[in-house]
Amino acid sequence: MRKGKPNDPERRTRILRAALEVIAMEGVHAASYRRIAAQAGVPLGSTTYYFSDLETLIVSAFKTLRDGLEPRYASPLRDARTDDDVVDALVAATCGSTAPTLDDIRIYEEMHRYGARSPQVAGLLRDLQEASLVILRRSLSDSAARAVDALMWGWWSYRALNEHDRLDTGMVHDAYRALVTMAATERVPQK
Amino acid sequence: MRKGKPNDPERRTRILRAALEVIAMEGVHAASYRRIAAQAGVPLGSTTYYFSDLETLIVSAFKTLRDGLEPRYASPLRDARTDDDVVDALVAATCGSTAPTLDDIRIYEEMHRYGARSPQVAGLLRDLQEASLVILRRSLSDSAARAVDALMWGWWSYRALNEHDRLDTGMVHDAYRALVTMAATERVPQK
DNA sequence: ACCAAGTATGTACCACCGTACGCATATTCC
DNA sequence: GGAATATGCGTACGGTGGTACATACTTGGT
Repeated sequence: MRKGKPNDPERRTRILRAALEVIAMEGVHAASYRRIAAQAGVPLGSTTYYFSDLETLIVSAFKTLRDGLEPRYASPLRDARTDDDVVDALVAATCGSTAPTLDDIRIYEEMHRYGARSPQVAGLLRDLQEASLVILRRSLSDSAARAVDALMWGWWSYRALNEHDRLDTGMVHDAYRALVTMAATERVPQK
Repeated sequence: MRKGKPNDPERRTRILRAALEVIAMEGVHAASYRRIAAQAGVPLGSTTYYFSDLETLIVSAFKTLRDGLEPRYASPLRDARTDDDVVDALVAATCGSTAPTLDDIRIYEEMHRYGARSPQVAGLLRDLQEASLVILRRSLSDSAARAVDALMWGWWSYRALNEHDRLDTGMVHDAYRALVTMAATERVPQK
């Protein structure tokens, strides 16, 4: 009873990618079946076929974002060995080479906002945050990890608001350094 | 030529308040003329009369939020005399007595998102941020002020995502303390 | 060749949206 | 009391939204 293979196996993922593009460019409020279909270059019926309602489409799109985003800025942090490494990795993740693009930040913000009304997306966000905290706690106390996480998000938000201003690297560095040092002093001195 | 006094002088502000309520509860995407009118208990025509298009209604609503929000958490900071006072005021503004409600944070987040596509609202947000920085710079270096601002926003955002978890006051205190201390050490020692 | 079932699409609802506009009402000036 | 003007309201129009669904197409088994 194996009948009917997909004619276009890529279609589903293409639709999801298109959804993220629309969300990044015009926000979730613009992410309609029709708009996404146009973006993906597929007919309307195709989107409703793969995703029976719009909520599941959008949630699925956010999931793919999470899966793609996580490893990118996680691994430099995982590899950090000294406090200096940690600070450098954090700076890079905030405004350096491993930092998210403005588009990514925008999608992330839309996700936050959507999460305020969608328990599913709220769960996704908490997963993402928890994953980040797990990594940070390898090098920092729980308190410091939480503070660092909040600060990074604050700066990403700043970048989204002031598109053209580049964050001053020294400033970012000093702030993370202060939080990491705090974590070090409250840390039980190892033998 | 002063003819026709408003029959209901409160109406305009009532509509603005209703708009903020809708935005807080259901998001800007739900803030339609009709929905706002229903919330305010006035007919549709009444909203279109006072605000010729929806954009100006929403921007006006955000403006009233700004005007109401600013003094609340600004004055404790202005009165802070020592670094300890500053830290205490920041903690209070983050999760204490002067902190915004969850509804306020939600509206603020919606504002951020809306600002991504509305230059007017983006301007409002920058004003708000600049006002905050001006106050913070009375006690802190520019770098520290920016870091503190970002961190506070990060924690507000955290509160919005994890509604029931209360932020640990000690943790928040320590983080601000670390940033303020950093500012103190980089500060030119006064005679 | 034929059938069954999964895949893919076009069309058609119905609800809601912003906005336009004509009409009713209240207020002030003369 | 009227005229003028600001206030307040209801309806209607064009457009777009999610979703339902009947229809076609493609494929694999027989």
